[in-house]
Amino acid sequence: MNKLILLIMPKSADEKRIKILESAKRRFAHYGMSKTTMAEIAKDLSFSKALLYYYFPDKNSLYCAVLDYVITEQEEDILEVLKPVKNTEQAVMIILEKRMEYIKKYYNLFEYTFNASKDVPEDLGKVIICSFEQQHLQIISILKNGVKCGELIIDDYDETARLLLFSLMGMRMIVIKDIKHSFFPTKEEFDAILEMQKKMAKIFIKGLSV
Amino acid sequence: MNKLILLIMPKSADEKRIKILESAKRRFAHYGMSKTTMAEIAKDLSFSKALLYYYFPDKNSLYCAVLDYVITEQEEDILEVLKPVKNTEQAVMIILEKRMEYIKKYYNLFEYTFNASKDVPEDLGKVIICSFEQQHLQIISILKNGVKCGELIIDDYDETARLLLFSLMGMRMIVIKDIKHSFFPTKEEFDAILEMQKKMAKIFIKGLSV
DNA sequence: TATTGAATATTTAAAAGAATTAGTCAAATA
DNA sequence: TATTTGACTAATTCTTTTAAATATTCAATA
Repeated sequence: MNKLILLIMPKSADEKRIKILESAKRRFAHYGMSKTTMAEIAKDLSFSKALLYYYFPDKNSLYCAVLDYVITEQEEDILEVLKPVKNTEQAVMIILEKRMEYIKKYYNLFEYTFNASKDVPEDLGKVIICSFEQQHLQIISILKNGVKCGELIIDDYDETARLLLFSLMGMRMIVIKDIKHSFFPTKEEFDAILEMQKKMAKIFIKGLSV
Repeated sequence: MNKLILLIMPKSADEKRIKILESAKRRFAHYGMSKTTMAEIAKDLSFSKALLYYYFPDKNSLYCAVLDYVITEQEEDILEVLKPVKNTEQAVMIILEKRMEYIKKYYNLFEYTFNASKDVPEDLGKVIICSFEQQHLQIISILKNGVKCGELIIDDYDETARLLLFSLMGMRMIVIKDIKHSFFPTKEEFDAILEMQKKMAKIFIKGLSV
């Protein structure tokens, strides 16, 4: 009886919202924000365009929701894979690898955020800052653990974590810029960046060691 | 007698070339590459526009020459002020301060290079790479000195220096991007970047210490 | 060889129009 | 009432055109 009802019942609103997110994610990840139209997303699902606007106020909100969705996925993934790790260096290495993995996987999705230097919409800014804060807290937590284990010695967690984050993120940017010609590094370029990040992080961590 | 000859004699070709460089430098530093016209530079000197083309094949070459001119000035400045310093950390601090000083002073001049992500002309690329190489060698030399003094322990100078350079340059970029809205950080923003660079460099150097 | 005025070639800027796409809404459905 | 849609409007992007600004060339000259 329950089964029958389930089959007859229309999908719940939440379910549809997620369907839209997934569909948009696929498009954004494949073609990027600006090369994806609302009409296409709707067509993929055999929804009407207007329905998208019933669930999301505008395209930008949808993009932000997708971004948030993917970032959450990534953070959960990292949290999971980080569980058994206690060593500071190893933890940072794993984070670097995971983040690079996601950047590769969702490059066209991230690209829009990445290159939106001017006039970042209010809510996109929030997602970015929130994500940054999350990464920041993550590093802080790792550093604290390192201190607790007697591995590291740190006076200002907040600042130290930010320094490491900026160095690593900046390194990605400078190398991407250095490689120049389009902001689409190839797989090999990403790997080179990752290698540098790892080495740099190792030295940084050693610089914090007792 | 010599004096008289000097007064009567026309300025040497080289002298005029430098006059053009100086004049272009002033304009580029003040208004940037694209907001400076060849006509303006010529007018400043009461030269004809065509004469500029006698000394420089085109505007881009002139820009590159000016950039090279300023970078050389900066390198000599750094070399001079670095003479009495032996301590690794102090040396890096001084370099950071000097470089930031020049970036501030010639911001509009550098800005064009900075933002020329696509289609960097052949010769501009050469100047950039050359400057990077110089900075790289500079860091290597400092690191070598640190090892010689028994301060540091390093296995791959080339790579280690590059890591430090990328981290520092990247940090500048990421913070500039973070601050966002126009690529013209204010004086305070530059100072904040410099502070981060210094702290980051200190940790990095400690990470290389014996 | 060094220098110029005048002519030409390129690049940028602005305007106008067409085409695409974002976003709205009253009506329909369930 | 909560969803859903087709048809409509508004905003944005893309092209094309034209004009203006600017870079670049060159024959002539000192």
